Amino acid sequence: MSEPADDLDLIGRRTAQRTSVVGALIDHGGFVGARALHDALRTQGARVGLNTVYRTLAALVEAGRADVVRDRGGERLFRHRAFPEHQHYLLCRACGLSTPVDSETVETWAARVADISGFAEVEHTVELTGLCPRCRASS
Amino acid sequence: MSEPADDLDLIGRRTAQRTSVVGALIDHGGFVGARALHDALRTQGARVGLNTVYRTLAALVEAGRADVVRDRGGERLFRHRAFPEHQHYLLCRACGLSTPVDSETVETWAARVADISGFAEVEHTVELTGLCPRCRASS
DNA sequence: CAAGGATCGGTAATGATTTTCATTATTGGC
DNA sequence: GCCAATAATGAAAATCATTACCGATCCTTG
Repeated sequence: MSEPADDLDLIGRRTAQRTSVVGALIDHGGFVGARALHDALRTQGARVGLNTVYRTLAALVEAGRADVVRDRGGERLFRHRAFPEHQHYLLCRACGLSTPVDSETVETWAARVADISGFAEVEHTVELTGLCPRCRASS
Repeated sequence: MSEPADDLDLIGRRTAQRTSVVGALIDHGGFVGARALHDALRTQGARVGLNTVYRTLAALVEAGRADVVRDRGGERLFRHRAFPEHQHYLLCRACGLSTPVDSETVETWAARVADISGFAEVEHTVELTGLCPRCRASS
């Protein structure tokens, strides 16, 4: 498991605000929106501006320490990435629960498509959403 | 090949505005944003409001006659879907050129992940982007 | 301790999308 | 063809997430 310190070293100066943002992201465990994370930080007493939350999350993504998805409303949701590998998730639309899924098949497929397409710098986004067992039961 | 008429019948009343929006989407051939489509319509003399463009595109997506992706800025891009099958595309980040790709592998993978996950109503989004041969050459 | 640069945060700006609501157009029944 | 019921339209205003500004603040290094 990685420590917040590892992430902080990657994104510039170590400040109280960034420390709490990274900590909150790790504590949350799953995908969260910037706004929600900011609310959580404020609730627990941290004095951090929304702007700083956005900047810190963007820096983490840039450094490869966080994954991003878009929810249906277009909002970006962030999740701390403990391991350096590119990873895909299955995300519950109701409660936000996320679980990593086996990604090898898609990775291979994407690489092959890139190869035969003639396109350069091919990137891919894969998002799986559904209703987790608990949410399915309670609906 | 499908006719605009087929699409119009799926989304409610047949109006001059919807006809021109669907026509413009088909003519465009690839992925377009609502704003760009609206501009194109205005340029060619059609009197259509921007929100009618949005509503028509949303209705097409709802009816399964259009695909949607998000570009890097979060804007939604729409493409007319001539055939009823779910389809994935490889999209050029520079010029917007889009080409359908073989999707069977991902479809199968997504179905299997859904099966073993315990999640219900699993949906997936797969987006491939890159630089097409022409744009790669001119950069 | 001072200077320089990174960082912060409140606020205003941006940009896409949606809502509101009064007006207009389409459709099914006569 | 005519008419009322109702869906559709559009201009402007409202949302919502995200970003840009910019003056104040905090580290860090010398």
